[in-house]
Order: sequence, then C-alpha cells, then structure tokens
Amino acid sequence: MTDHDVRLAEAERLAGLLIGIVEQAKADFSETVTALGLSVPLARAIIGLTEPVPMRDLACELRCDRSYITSLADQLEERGLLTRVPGEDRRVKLLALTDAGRAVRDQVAAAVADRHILLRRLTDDERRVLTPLLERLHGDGTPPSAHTGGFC
Amino acid sequence: MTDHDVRLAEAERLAGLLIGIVEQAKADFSETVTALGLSVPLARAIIGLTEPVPMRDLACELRCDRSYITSLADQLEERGLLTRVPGEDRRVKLLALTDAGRAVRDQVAAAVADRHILLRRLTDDERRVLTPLLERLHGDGTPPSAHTGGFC
DNA sequence: TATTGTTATACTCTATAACTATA
DNA sequence: TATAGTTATAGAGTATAACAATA
Repeated sequence: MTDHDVRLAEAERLAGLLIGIVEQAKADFSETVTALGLSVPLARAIIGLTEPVPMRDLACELRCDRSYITSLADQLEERGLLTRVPGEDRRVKLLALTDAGRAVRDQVAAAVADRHILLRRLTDDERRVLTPLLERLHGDGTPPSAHTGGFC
Repeated sequence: MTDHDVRLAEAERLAGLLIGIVEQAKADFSETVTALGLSVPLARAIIGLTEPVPMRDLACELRCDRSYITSLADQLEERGLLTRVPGEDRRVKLLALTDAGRAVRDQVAAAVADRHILLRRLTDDERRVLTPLLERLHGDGTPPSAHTGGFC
C-alpha cells in the first residue's frame, strides 16, 4: 500500500463513521416521530413552524420546492394540525399551527431532544473539542447556493 | 431560556453541522459520479465490486434488498460494466466487473478521493483529534441489526 | 414582468410478495 | 424445507412545468 492509499483509507474510515452517526441520528428521529404518527417530512415541517411562516420560507428552510410544501401543508391541514392564513401581501399564505398542531410539536420536540445522540453520548468537554472541528469541516469555501440547493 | 433549552440548542447546532457535512460529502460524491455518467446507487455498487461478489453479499454491504441488487446489476450489465458469473453453488451468481467496469471503477475511486472533504479540509493532527470523538458517537450500545438494517 | 402558491405529472430509490431453480 | 436470484408491483419522497392570482 502506498502512502496515498493509506491516507485515503483513513479518510474513508472517518467518512464511514460520520455517515454512520448521521444515519443513526436520522433513524432515531424517524423512529421517534413515527411513534407519534408522523412521517419524517411532516415532522420536519411541524418543527419548522414555531411561528406562522410563508410557504416559500418553509421551502427555503427545508430546502425543497414550493410545490412540495403545498403537499405537506395539505396533509397537515387534513389532520387539523395547521391552517393557511392569508398574508398582507395577498399572494402569500402563512402556515400556522393550530392548538392541536402546537401540542404535537411540543411532543415531538421533547421526544427528539430526549433521544439526542449528541447529548446522550458526549460530555460537555467532548462537545467543546468537537465543535470547532466540525465547523472547519463544514466551513465556507463553498458558495451560498451550495447550502441552499437553489431553493432560497 | 432554561438550562435545558440551552443544552438542546447547542446539540441542535452540532447536529446541524454534522448533517451539513455529510450532505456536502454526499453532494460531492453525487456530482463526481454524475460527471462520470453514473447514478449514486450504481456508483456505490461499482465501488463495492473490487472483486467478484455474490449478489446477496453486495446487498448486505449496500444494506438493501436482494431484489434491488438485481435491478442495479441489470443496469450495469446493459452498459457492459459487469457480468454475472455462476458460482460453485449453482444458486449463486457472482457479480464481476468487466475490463470496462474496472476502468470506470478506477476513475470513480480516483475522482472521489480527490475531492474528499476530510482530506481537503483537515490536517493530520485534526483528524487524530476527531477520530476518537466520532468513535464514541458511533459507539456500540446498539445491537448489530441496527447496523445491517436486517439485510445481512 | 416577477413572484406566490397550486395542480398534474413523473422520476428515483427502494421495498414486498410471489415465483424459480437449486440445495 | 431453506436459500439465491428474479419479476412485477407499489410506495415514499420529491422535482418540473404550466398555470392563476397578485404585485
């Protein structure tokens, strides 16, 4: 094995860990919200609605097309978890959680926090070491569009 | 904000970084292999085929159903990148890259390594600090089935 | 003319169930 | 009876394009 191969193999191993961790976290999230009767995209939408938000803004936050937000909003409205309220600009509709929706969101937030892998598995000190490394990895040599996927 | 909220917010921020990093890495991978004319699942299959492998084993490695491997193998076979060769146990088929397939795999491997975020953005020292933290995060309080998704 | 949300449609990834050939 | 691969089908998630209303 050449030096180059060794470096690559090490990077692959780290990448595997990283991907494994994120997959674990996503699986946790999925299991948690499924137990509460929500799909993952529905739960992500609900969590994004701490206050009434134009559909376009939610699309930006979830990094998806506006048409997909329409479909998510339809489903949540059918379940009585949100309503569309007209904005000042009359093209805009704000998505606002109903009382039932807020109750569900509180449940989801509590359950998700409870199982949070980063709180369960690392000490405060370890998080303090980890944070700057992740910041460097995440770091910004990238154009903004790389973060928004062109949805904002 | 309560103490609890602060801890949760910090964890959410770390989780966001982690997810962002992995999404960036996946986007890099996707862009790289798309430029070489491959979809992500096809590229993952090719990379898994350093040597001839029973379809069931590839399913295990990629953590997907055997029926999906059939479909991936069909596509790669159509393009002349692999062939099915009968195993000793005559129920088994080995997937083996053709010469063209090996050429593509070498290209993919080189291109992926070249853009590897973990090699581009971190020093050796930083990787030495990062590794044990990721190991603890990934760590094994989890049953083996959580890693295989029931496909092995 | 540009933007918001909607509709209709279609694509990708992936699983399930039933099947066959073999063990 | 159990296992390897195949087929047909279906579902989740999500995008694109054309459109109506409003700015």
